Amino acid sequence: MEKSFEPKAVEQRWYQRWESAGYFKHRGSDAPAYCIQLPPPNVTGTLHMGHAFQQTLMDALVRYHRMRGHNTNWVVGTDHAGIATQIVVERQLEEKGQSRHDLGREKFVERVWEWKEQSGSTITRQMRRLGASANWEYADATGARAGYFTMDAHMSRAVVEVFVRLYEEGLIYRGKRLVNWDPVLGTAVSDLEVDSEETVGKMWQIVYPFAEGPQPSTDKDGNPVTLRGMTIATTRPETMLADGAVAVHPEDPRYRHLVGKQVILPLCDRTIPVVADEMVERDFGTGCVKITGAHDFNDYGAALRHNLPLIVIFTLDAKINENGPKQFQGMDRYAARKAVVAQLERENFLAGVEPHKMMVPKSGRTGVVVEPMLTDQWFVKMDGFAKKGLEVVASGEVKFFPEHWASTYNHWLENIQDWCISRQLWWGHQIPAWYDEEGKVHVARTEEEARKKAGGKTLRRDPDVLDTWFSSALVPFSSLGWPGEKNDLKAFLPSDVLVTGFDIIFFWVARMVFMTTHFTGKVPFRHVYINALVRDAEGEKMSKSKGNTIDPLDLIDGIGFPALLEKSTQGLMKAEHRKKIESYIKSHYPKGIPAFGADAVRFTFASLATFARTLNFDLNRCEGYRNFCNKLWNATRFVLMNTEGKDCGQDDRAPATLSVWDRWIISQLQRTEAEVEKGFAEYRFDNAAGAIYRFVWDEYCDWYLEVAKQQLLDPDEKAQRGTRRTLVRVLEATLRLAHPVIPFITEELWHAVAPLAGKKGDTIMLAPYPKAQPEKIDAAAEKEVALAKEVVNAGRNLRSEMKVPPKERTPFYIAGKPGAATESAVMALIRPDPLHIVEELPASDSPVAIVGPHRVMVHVEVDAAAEGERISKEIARRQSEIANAEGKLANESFVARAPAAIVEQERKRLADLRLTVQKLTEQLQKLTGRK
RNA sequence: GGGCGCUUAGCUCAGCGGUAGAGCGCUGCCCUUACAAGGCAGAUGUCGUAGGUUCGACCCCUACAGCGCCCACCA
Repeated sequence: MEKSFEPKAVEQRWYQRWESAGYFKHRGSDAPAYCIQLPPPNVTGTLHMGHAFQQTLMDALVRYHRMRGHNTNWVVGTDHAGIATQIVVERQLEEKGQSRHDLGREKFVERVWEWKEQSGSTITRQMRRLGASANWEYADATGARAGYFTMDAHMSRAVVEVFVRLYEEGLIYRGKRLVNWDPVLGTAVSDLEVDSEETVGKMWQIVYPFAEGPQPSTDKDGNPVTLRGMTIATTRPETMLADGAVAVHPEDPRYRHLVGKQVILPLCDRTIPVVADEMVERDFGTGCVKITGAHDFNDYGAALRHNLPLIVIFTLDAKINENGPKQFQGMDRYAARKAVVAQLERENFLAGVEPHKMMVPKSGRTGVVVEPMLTDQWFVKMDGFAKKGLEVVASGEVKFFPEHWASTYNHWLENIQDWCISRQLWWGHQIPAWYDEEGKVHVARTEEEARKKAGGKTLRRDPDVLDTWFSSALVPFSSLGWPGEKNDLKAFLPSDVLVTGFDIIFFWVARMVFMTTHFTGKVPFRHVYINALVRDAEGEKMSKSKGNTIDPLDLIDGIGFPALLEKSTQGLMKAEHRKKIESYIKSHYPKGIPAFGADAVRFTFASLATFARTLNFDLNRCEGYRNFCNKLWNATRFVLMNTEGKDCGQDDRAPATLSVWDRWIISQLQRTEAEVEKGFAEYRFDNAAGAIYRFVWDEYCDWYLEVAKQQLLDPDEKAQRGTRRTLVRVLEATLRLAHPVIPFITEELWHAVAPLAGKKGDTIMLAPYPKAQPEKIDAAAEKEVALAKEVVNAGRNLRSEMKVPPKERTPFYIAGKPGAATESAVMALIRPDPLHIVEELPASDSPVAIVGPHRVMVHVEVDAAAEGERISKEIARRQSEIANAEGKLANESFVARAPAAIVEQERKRLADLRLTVQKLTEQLQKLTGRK
């Protein structure tokens, strides 16, 4: 065995074997099912820290349940990611000076498929490096061993089926509505794909003169004034060209008598009415607002309420169209704004302008300002679906972990608008709708079916594709074979838990819930675990432009400084980021990143998976957990050295006796197993990992192995056999216990350890998971070991305080009839030379510690005065605690009202403290008495 | 404007109505025959502020402050 753990070789050895042996597949047995749906990553994407984190948790859960005998099915797949993928390919074309229009739709889509074939395996390959025990061949229609692809034939069939059924049920409709429009991409985007960004813009005040001349009114304070016109406030003056009215609050004393009058729309040769609407805030701006129904969401509603015309003045790429005055036609929206303001000023319509902080809606994909655009789109009606989505969470059929995310989910569904599902793109599921010559729509599963419906008329297919999230929403059932009635739908729906980020609660989680319940009558999953957002060690959001992203593969394999720098700065959009990135890399990774191995990375993720909403990934933690793997490796090495080729007590007929320490470590193992089970059940991966860590390092290695060394010197063959048996059995169980989190190292070690513990199997993956056996919890052994540890600690402390060199021959004395557990621990861990077990400590100035019933003395030459001072300090420290306890017990209401057990505990504590002080005092008297 | 979360050791974070915890870092001593990727010992906190409830509050309640996130039609 190598002297230290070398992850690379171990990882390479095992993953391939697991996959080719078919261990990842579900078993189609009667065993209870356990299913997890992977949030399908973009097919052409690469693995980032967020993926690695989620997948570690999913894999740990799947491995855990597989070992517990469940019929596990980790359903994986990749997403076609409509807009994202189309943009990537368009950029590739751009580099060659081409656009998608040069190619035409058919050729362009072919190009995207090529790109998908070329880069589509990257992310699944990366997942494998992490150890993901995913069911790669499940729902795989193309033999790519990457699970499903949302655009493959089967998944597409489900999409068409759902669309047609929803249309027939009246839940999908087509209509001209105001939607968020990305003028660069030339497509509608959903509300969710729009991010508001705070910007300081300007607010202009513009006078719209009354058609019949100046009108009397009052100012804010009620003083009479004469108004030349209505002065409106706007941040988008160019849209005035499409105004349909001016609105005021119906009860505004300044304006209410003017409602119904006509005002002249400057720059345009027409008049518009003054209307009253409650949406107007009297105190904001001038209390008077223009209504531009076709270019603003608020105004759209107002225009409908007041029956105003919807005038469109923008082309789809946001230029002034033929509805605008000649001089502005063809101008881009920003150019038009300047021109409009300039002309207003020239013609004396501008009443003022001031800076104004506002939220500007920007397209999540291109970053350009979104333009509300009146276009024909397809929508899913949300009211019924939203209600259903709320119900299943309210009833507890679907539970969120951490629980508070349910309120985010609820809040969104309570305020939801109909979902715009059409996109004016080429890459995606084309909408199954055809139009005849009269423009009548026929929704059907195939063109043939549509033709029948149309009575043989010539048909033209709707060119639009569906929002990517439409197909994603169907994954919980489409991946299991729907609309077919495979058994898998019965077995694996609902899945057990969805592990995902909070950022897609709306995009995905909620939509899966209503789609799945609608079509299958079942919820898609019982639990939703919302994982933390991965940030860098300082808590900063990871971003390419800061250079603080980490490639999970670099953590596994390691990367040198030059390669890291090169990779972090290549393909930069903006050159000015280069310097920042360089300095970040230099200060944070002066030597690059060492190879931690997949197990260490996974253990780190698990340990950091608290219920907090962010996770700061710290390389130091990762290093610590790599050390943990090495610790486990070396502990195994030690055990093997002492057990291989020896009798490990597997034959029950051979007599073996278990010492207190043997029984103690077995007892601790049960407690650890219970803790790990609880951790997994509560999705507290940090607690599960922490329990394993502490058991292996703090108990098994730091105490048990050390004592075992002593026990192995026992001349009694039965005792030796018992120790060896305990060493291998506990270790073997520990490896199984840790396997879900650190699969590679545990598999490697298990094959060496298992035979010694009488276990057989081709893989630890399918070995049964350890289950706590409460009958093996040994309270007496735990109590005895606790005392033994205290004695050892006291002895070590004395020796350290007295600065006794570790190798110096140092006699120790213990008085008070120590048990065998204490004696062997002291021998193993303090190595006294010699150890005297006595009735009474010898008369000496040597330092003494009091541990429960024991007095421990390290026999060294020491100044009596110094020792006296040391003991006095010990006494003083305890006396303040005594005062504290006495105070409490003297408080009548404490004794009367606190639970009896607490009071009793306090009394016992006080008694123990007093006894210790008494013994220390005696010791002090001995010292001073002889002076 | 609404909602949510966070504030505990130098750093990153657990925690619980009953004597303040972990990892990393730090200090000192050890290359002891599994492991220096290690061992042993040690230092470090008015648990954001102010009130309240309670025999007792880091924990529960109220207010405030700071930080962060999400949602939102003040043009």
